Amino acid sequence: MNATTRSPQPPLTRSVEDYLKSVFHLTSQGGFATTSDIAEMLSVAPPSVSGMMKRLSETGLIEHVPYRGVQLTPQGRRAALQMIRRHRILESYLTSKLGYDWGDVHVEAEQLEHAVSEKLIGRMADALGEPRYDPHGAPIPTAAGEIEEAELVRLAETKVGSSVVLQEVGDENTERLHYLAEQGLTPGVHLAVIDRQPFNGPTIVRLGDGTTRVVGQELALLLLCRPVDGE
Amino acid sequence: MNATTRSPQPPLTRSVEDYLKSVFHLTSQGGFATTSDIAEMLSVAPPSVSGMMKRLSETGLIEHVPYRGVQLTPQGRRAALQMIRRHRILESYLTSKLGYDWGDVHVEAEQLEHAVSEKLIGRMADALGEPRYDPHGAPIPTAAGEIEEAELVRLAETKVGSSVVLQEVGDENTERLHYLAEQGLTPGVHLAVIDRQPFNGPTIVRLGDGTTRVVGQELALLLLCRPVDGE
DNA sequence: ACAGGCTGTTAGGCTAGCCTAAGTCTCAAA
DNA sequence: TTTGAGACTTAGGCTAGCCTAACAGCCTGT
Ligand SMILES: [Mn+2]
Ligand SMILES: [Mn+2]
Ligand SMILES: [Mn+2]
Ligand SMILES: [Mn+2]
Repeated sequence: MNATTRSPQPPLTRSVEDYLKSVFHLTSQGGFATTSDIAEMLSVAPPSVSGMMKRLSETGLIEHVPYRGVQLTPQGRRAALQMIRRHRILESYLTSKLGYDWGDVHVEAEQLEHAVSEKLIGRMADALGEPRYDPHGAPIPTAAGEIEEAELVRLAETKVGSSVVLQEVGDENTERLHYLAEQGLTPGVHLAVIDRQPFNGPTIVRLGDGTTRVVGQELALLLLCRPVDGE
Repeated sequence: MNATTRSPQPPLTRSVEDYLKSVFHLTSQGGFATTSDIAEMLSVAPPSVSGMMKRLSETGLIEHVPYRGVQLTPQGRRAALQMIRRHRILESYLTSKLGYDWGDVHVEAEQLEHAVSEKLIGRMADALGEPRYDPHGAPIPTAAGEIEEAELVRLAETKVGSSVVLQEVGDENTERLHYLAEQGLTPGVHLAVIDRQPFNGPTIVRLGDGTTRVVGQELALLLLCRPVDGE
């Protein structure tokens, strides 16, 4: 019986929950999450992160290699995925059932995710028909803690001439989401990549209705797409 | 420009919000809320209350008369009513829209009330048609901070032979609420008070369907009724 | 009028989480 | 191989919110 298996864990605090989510997101492509990346993502000073990492590794939620970074333990990953499920179910529910704009749900969910019970998340998921994606196209982990891992490519890195489906967009920036919605660049839309300007220039795409959009590189890096076969 | 009008208040913490609600409930019949009553209601030690009362009176949310008790200032009352509105709208929403049992909503709302935005409460209230009472019959303050103050009488103190309508029941105890629901003792039900046993004995009532219920004094003190005219 | 019991407050201490300032480590460039 | 910039940690300090132990005020019964 060591520390990681010692019986009933006290409930995680709001802060701890947010740290775990950050580490999950920062390590989703593999590797370590660094102190400064976590600090920036959570808007805290780096020493605050060092301190929290120390505590979290003592409770067995992360693995900390000093001066290298951190990774989630299986236990930490479970907790992170539960939070992400909560967040995305909440976003979906607010959008579908309470008329929220997809640009506004993130901020609200960021608070609510720490206050809702598993039961409530279950009821919401049920009312929605167990959605698989949130309003921004991000996959929703199952109650069992499984999450779909798709191989997506940024629009900025697609081959000119190829066809893709816009799958997922970042949900943190309200104005960006409003702009994307205006442009018709929402998850599920079919895009033909017709050109890309050199020197980190914009990508030009054609939508299903024949209209085109000029998507700057900064934005095009944040639009995750699924390539369409046979093109 | 004094302390109470000094510009943008920092948002209230979870603890502060719960203390304000307690003071509101404990002073709803007038008078002061005492340190020990607050301590018991919030399950904290009396010195914790003393400390918090000091801080809250410094920020102008309560008036503290040492060794006497506390009362809400207008500002504290506004904040308390806002929390009570949130709590009761949440209870109503969970019950009406997500299939929650009326015995379970209180615990969930107690957490959520600190995490929901005014906007979300507004959407929920809207989806419900601006309800005036929560599932336990308690009046819901308006967004403007008005609350209905009805003159209710405990069932235990009604006149034998009189007729009443059950208006409101306490929402804190899950088992009690389950029992009341089983007995058909829910807000809105019409009761004829047909007898009361002496020595703090039970009250016997007849429901609309002709069946009778024997309600022990402890319970009968918690059932708030509105007398029906002309009886 | 006052003693004792109860209630309330003060004193002092703890943890979680944050901060800034001051080291320490790493790694790449010279 | 050395060295310095930048990243990271350690040291020390702060607030909120809780606790227990000790002290103070209040009031009721005598
Ligand atoms: Mn959050
Ligand atoms: Mn999202
Ligand atoms: Mn609460
Ligand atoms: Mn209620």
